[in-house]
Amino acid sequence: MRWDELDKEACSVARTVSVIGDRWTLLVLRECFLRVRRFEEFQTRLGITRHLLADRLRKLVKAGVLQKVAYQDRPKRYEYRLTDRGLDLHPLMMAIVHWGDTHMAGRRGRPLLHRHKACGQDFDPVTVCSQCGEPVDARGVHVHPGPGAPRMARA
Amino acid sequence: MRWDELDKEACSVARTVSVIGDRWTLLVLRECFLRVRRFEEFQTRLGITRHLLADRLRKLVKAGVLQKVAYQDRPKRYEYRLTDRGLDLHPLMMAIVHWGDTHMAGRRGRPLLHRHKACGQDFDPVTVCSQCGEPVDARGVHVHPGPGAPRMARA
DNA sequence: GTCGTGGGTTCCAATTTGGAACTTGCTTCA
DNA sequence: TGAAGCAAGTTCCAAATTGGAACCCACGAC
Repeated sequence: MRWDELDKEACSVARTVSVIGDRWTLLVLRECFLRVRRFEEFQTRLGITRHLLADRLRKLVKAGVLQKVAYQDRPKRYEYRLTDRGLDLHPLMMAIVHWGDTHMAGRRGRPLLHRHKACGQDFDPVTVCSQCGEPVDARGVHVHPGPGAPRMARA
Repeated sequence: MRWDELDKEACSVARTVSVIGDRWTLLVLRECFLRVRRFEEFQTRLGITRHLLADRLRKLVKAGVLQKVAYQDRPKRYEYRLTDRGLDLHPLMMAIVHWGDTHMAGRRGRPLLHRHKACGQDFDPVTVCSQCGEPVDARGVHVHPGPGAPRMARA
């Protein structure tokens, strides 16, 4: 299986991974959520090679996660902003950060804190069930085939 | 920056990405959550080369996400199971699946459904604030440096 | 003793990365 | 008028990683 076949799999994990399943892409997205928008700034902050950065930004734009917005003419200059589709990756980012905070934090504690503007407090993300509102964990979930399952449903 | 420097960054995203920020690793984990445990079964289901599979499983074991458990002697055979640390990746997996379901589903709909055993209904994961219990989205969160921030706090 | 099975390892070619220099359009400063 | 700077890329090449396929080993079954 190659990158370009991945998004054709009948699996939402595979399809999401085809967009974000890459080290640099995830780090670029981290910066996007920290309000970084310009090529040079991504490059300096991440230490990624310009070549790869251009490639990853291009792919994210093609995937509809970022959009190029001109912020000046003569010479034309663009910046990259999260689209609504990109903003929807927020729970995924929070889940990544939270796992890192929980399992990989150094002895000095977590590098960043997240404050919920609505209640004013620093918080952790909690995943709950959309139906009953109770927290969900791995053992409390049963997976079964949906309408888009391949004929030989996996699992 | 190279793979082996990534886990030293003072950033929970970078540190998590150093463990799971790889296409095959995420697909291996998908299978783990679908109760796949054995080398051959991973290999057949994923179409990954045996070489890479061995490498990714080794790395996941080293990261404490999976553990090797002997399921027979003579000849010794092992299977790979999620540890508690691995099970904690469940919200992350759910977030990946949910984004794919929302933004990448084919016209036939989502491939898999998730049933919450506690309430018996198919559900979507919702990310809420651990303090007030209300849903959280990108625009409602303010990020600020925590105790583990580098001296020049990023953002 | 030959076949099958599970869990790997080895080898090599093809692809992807990393690093550094070069390009393009336009502005500013001397 | 010319030199220098800036943002956003692109080009080139060496080094690392992947994909594909074959090979290995311990055992058990036929």
